Amino acid sequence: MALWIQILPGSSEPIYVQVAEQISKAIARGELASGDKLPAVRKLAAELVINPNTVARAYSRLEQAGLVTTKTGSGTYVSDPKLRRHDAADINILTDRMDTLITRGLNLGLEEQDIIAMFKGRLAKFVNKKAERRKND
Amino acid sequence: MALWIQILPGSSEPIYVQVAEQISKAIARGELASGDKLPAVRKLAAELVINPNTVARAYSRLEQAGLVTTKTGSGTYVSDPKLRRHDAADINILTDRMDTLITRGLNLGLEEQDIIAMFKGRLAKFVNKKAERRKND
DNA sequence: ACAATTGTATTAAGACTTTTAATACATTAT
DNA sequence: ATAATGTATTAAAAGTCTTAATACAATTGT
Repeated sequence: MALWIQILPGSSEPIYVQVAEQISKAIARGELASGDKLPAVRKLAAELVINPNTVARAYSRLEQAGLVTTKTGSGTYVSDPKLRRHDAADINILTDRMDTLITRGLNLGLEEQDIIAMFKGRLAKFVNKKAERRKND
Repeated sequence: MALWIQILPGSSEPIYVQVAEQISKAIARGELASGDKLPAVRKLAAELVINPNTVARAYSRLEQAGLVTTKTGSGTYVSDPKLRRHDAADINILTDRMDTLITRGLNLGLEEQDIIAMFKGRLAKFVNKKAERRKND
């Protein structure tokens, strides 16, 4: 299992956000499962040729989101999905982001059905990857 | 028709993004239709108690997205939806954002059906508002 | 016990972005 | 003409992002 994380130099997204986001996606796709260990802060920093502080910030962000738990001296591990909680605030943020996304789609001239079809298509890829992974375990 | 735009002081989003985003949503919902005139740069700046440059930057962003056209000396107007084009790059950005959104939802512990239902619900509100507006015209 | 590895914290500096401010200019409307 | 429009420029203040160089605390492996 090599390293999938790739930082885009031209992106307006801060590096620590890019790293956290890509790890989040790996978790959502099931490529990283509960208990899996993330690369050590210094090791990942060396591979990506960025500062260890930047990786630490990404990990801190993941921990705040409840996706990983860290044990100083041991490492950073993907947390148990069953323990992940969401409250009303989380849902509000999610629906706000949905509205932003829908705004973009409609203003690009896309039709309601097209947008839904696209969304379902993307979502299916996540779930399929998870199913494949369960099969191979 | 008073002013709907509200800037959140605590937000990490730049003010010019907040302004552009809210106008985009108004257009997507049909609250602003083709030909409608946006508030003058200086006027909106005065109402929001921000710098005119910041509003100008928001308008510039909307023009770059093809949502408005500006005529110096006259004003800024919502452009014709039929003229709005999208290319492959636009779709790529949209699907990337969808993936980010889906990642959030799944990692909050939401089920596939819940996420789709939420998304459809939000989208329906946009389309319904447009339908209502057509009725009242 | 010891050494290596882990995450964390601090301080500093440079680069970049955001916002305000103060003008000035060009075009359009009245 | 006069007023109102969008645009452009220059400057400064405040904040964010990233790197750098350390140092500390806790765990792991021997």
